[in-house]
Amino acid sequence: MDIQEGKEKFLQSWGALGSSWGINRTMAQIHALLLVSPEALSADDIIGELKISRGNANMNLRALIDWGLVYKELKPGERKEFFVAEKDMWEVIKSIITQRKKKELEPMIRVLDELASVEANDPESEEFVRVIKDIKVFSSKADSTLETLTKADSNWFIGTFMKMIK
Amino acid sequence: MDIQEGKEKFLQSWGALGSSWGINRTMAQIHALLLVSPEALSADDIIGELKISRGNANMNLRALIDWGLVYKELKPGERKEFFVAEKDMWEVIKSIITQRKKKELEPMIRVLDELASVEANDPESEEFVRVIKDIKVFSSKADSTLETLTKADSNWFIGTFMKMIK
DNA sequence: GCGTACTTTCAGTATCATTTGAAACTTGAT
DNA sequence: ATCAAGTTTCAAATGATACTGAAAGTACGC
Repeated sequence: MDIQEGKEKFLQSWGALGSSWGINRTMAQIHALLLVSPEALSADDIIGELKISRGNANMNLRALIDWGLVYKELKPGERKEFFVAEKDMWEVIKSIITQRKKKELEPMIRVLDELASVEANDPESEEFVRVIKDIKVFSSKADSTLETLTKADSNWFIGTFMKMIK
Repeated sequence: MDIQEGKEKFLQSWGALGSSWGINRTMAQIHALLLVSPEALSADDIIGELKISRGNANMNLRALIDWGLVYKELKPGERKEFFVAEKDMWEVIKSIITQRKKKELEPMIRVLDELASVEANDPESEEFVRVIKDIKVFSSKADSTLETLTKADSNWFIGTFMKMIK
């Protein structure tokens, strides 16, 4: 397979995967493009390769920077801004986990805490409280596990999981 | 807080969480409704509570059954079908992991395998191959970890993670 | 084998998310 | 202080996804 075809397939697939990960298609594709590029790219390079509008490129680049997946790079003597992707996969995964935890898990836990205060005085509310508590146990465990993960370094992670899966 | 208000908040939040988990709003809300209900519910009960159309209810119920999150229950003497949710949270999580792994991770790994065959003969393609291999290492590890998880029982899971997070 | 109570399907419609593109803004060199 | 290269914003257009409702399909009891 040649590099051109490979690159296209990769942009395509990474884009698709992104959509199911809270990262929209374009955002994921920009990230993919920067990931496989040995050089920093300018906004224009990205617009050209992905055939997207300037506004779209700009918004998604900013979002990627927010997420910590892309960095701005200023080349001396150049007025243009250039962009590079975070290439350490472990860092990429940590950033994504951090973002999603904040946007999804934490609000859920807050709601569950509130809901635990429903008084249980008939079959319906007893069931309700039981289910809520159950979910809360899991969510909290997930939360602390992820918290630990995102603070850990890659070797620790790999080591632990290797043991886990024997 | 009273049960009515609690229930509404829960349906609302579980629905929102679902959307970021590959489960659409309505599907997640039906699941939430069944989760907190001590009795099996009929399609009509669900339609009434969530104010959704018959078609919508039917399609999402079928999807939930596909995912293994809801079961049909036939009451003797009743013509109607009733539905109950899987209430064991660990089973719920396993079902979701299984589905998402199949829909997202596995196709990605197949693509990465193909892409590994790009020949590396210039800086661009060298970088490409390096990145692809890197992602593949992570994906495969994630895949086998999830595989192990979904085959494990809840105690094992909790034990391992408790150790992990010390 | 008919009627009825229920379930399923699907084309059209509504809703929501993403993208565009042009105008406004910023910045740094002269 | 002005100009031009570059960046950012945002209202409107487009595209994707989910929902409705009515019609078609099923199956159970008589």
